[in-house]
Amino acid sequence: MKHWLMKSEPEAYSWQKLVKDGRGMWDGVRNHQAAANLRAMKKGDLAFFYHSSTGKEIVGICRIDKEFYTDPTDKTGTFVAVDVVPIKPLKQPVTLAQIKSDPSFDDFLLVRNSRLSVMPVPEEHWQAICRMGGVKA
DNA sequence: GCCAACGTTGGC
DNA sequence: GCCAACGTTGGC
Repeated sequence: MKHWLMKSEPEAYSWQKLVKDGRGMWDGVRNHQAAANLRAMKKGDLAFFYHSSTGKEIVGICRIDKEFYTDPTDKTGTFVAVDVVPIKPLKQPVTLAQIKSDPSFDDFLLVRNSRLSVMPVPEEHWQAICRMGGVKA
């Protein structure tokens, strides 16, 4: 099973909204690198839910519930969406500042490429962030 | 609110 | 095919 991180501005689509809805369509990705990651997701993979801009912290864990399909919001039919379901919040959100201050995350795409909205999370980083967030990996 | 990083577009 | 101009994202 692979691990991922997906960014959303809480004003646009928040963790709280996903929990309330019980399920969410991850659409609107318009970047090819991010889209390639969406295509690589398998049902059952887990992903961190990251609040960008006003949050700048990882707030929860969700599961990929439906593998990629054509993004209905993309008229050109180029980009794809996936469906996610919320699993659990982190007991303690893990902030970008925390991650940046730890040198073991220097190679993490969240730090390296701040503009990428969907990215893979290496196993060691997944474990470390779960530990920091107070949840079992 | 600013700006750096990055992607895309369009003129040549 | 290059590159300048422009738009967007997201951290600060």
